[in-house]
Amino acid sequence: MPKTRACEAWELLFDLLMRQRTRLPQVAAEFELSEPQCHVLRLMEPGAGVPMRRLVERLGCDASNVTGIVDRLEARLLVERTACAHDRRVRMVRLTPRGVETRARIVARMNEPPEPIAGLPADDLAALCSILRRALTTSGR
Amino acid sequence: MPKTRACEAWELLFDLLMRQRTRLPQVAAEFELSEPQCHVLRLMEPGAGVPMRRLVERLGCDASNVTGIVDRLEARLLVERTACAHDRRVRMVRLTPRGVETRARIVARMNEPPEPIAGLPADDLAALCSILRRALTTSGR
DNA sequence: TATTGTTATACTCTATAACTATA
DNA sequence: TATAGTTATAGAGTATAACAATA
Repeated sequence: MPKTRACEAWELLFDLLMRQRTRLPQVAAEFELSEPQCHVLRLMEPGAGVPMRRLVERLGCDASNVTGIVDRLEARLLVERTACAHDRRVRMVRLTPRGVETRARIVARMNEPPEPIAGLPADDLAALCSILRRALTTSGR
Repeated sequence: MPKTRACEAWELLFDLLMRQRTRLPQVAAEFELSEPQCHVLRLMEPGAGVPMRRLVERLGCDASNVTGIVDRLEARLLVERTACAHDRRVRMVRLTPRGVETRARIVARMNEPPEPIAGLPADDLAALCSILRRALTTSGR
């Protein structure tokens, strides 16, 4: 029965997920940022500004929240709002030099594999990668 | 290099994790509960009461928060506070009949494997289970 | 003295609704 | 009229600090 096996796999993954669920807030705290603030920084590419609207979509929350989150990032001099040439309604958000540097450190910190993964033997890691790649590509979302 | 492989695996897992990160709040919302409220219900075994202190440890947040979370669950008649026979300082939290029923529905809902996992072939699932089991047992936490 | 749990306070995230300014 | 973003408001989570009751 593939159903049972899938449940079992999901249970294990869920366990792993729950053990790592404190990781994001933890990393954010190291930089004295909230989780959403951290997330916004990660979503922004250095150099290119993005309209508020895009951040709203990526964060999946109401637009009014993003105003506040960006306000606080701006107060910390990590991002700045600029005008958009084509449409005067939209405001572009861009990383400051300081924001670029902070973002790089955050991304590096997040990319460190946690202990349960780092401790696996090489052949397990190879198999895990190929399975996960299949899982992520074969499904619609 | 096992380091590189581990990073790659973590990157894929992180991707899967981020795609599922809306799942918990979503399920919670179906029951008109917040995420921590949902989490508390899942942590409680039907029948046996647990001291507030244990919930604090499991949630990993400050004790003062748990007071509020349990307050709101109690207002919804999902849990109730009772006295502890041995130590009059501690308050036990116990699921009400209604809480037991709600918790069962939440757990069932959470256990449904998400699409990327459900869609994997049987041999991938078997391999995934054994690798994850190794990952979760060999590491300290 | 130490521990359990609560209250008070302050900050952030969250959605809803009403608003401004553009298009 | 519709869209981008803001403000106002209210509810929930978070930590810190101070406190009562009990051990």
